[in-house]
Amino acid sequence: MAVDLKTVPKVKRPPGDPCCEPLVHPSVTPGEAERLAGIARALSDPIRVQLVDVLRRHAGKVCVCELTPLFDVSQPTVSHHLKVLREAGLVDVERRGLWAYYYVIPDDLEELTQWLR
Amino acid sequence: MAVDLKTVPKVKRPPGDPCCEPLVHPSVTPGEAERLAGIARALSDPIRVQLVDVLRRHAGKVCVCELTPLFDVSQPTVSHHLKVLREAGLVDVERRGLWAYYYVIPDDLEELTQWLR
DNA sequence: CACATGCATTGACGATCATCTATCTAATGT
DNA sequence: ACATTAGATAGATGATCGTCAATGCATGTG
Repeated sequence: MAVDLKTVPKVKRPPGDPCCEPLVHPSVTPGEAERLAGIARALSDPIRVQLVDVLRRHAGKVCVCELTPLFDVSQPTVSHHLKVLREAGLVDVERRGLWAYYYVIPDDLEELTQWLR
Repeated sequence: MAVDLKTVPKVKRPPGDPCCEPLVHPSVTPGEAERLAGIARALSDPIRVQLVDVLRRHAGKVCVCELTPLFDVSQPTVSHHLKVLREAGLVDVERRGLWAYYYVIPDDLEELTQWLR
């Protein structure tokens, strides 16, 4: 990828002066960046990506007992990843007797998508 | 968010049998999940989110000397975050004399967006 | 040449993370 | 009542992460 750089001439300045004034600023606030980073962090593990993938495809209604055997990790580890997703607000759970059914809350994923555009 | 669960009846089975067969499978391969998780991990820090935000808004051409003063962390820390983004393939750098100009490589962000849709 | 500058690298530190085994809780079946 | 089950929790361990001060490395300037 070639990038045109010739529009940014640099000149020597007196020693001690900063190299240049920041001409650019983030358009996301620090708070928004924190939120987006939090959503991304929840998706920063391949197991969690696949969990969200499965849950999204099925619009909820997925029992944990169907999720656990999909991965080569122990049941507590899957439970841990589901907890991370839950605490990030990406999924929620509805319990029915012995079983727990997880489903995606699309809002946060939407927020990340909007920023990525 | 209410989720309709009554379409998933569960019945008692003989002890020793697994609770249920997995009816659902990820549509992303483990390899794809690893890639997506890697992209998300690169975005899992608010400073990196803001760095990408600035670089994207300016379609490249941003000198490190303009990026460093935007954040309340040291210059080596900003350099570290830029390296993380570089190693994840989200940005690249072009050096001009003493200065380094960073720009976004949109492909990976696009890949994440496509999965999120 | 000697010196200053922009940026990267190193090494250290504490914090967080992913994973496991073991255990716990609540619900169900016999 | 007792055993069985689904799932969550606790605690431990090793790996990774974010940050900084110190240093290194090119590339400029006088």
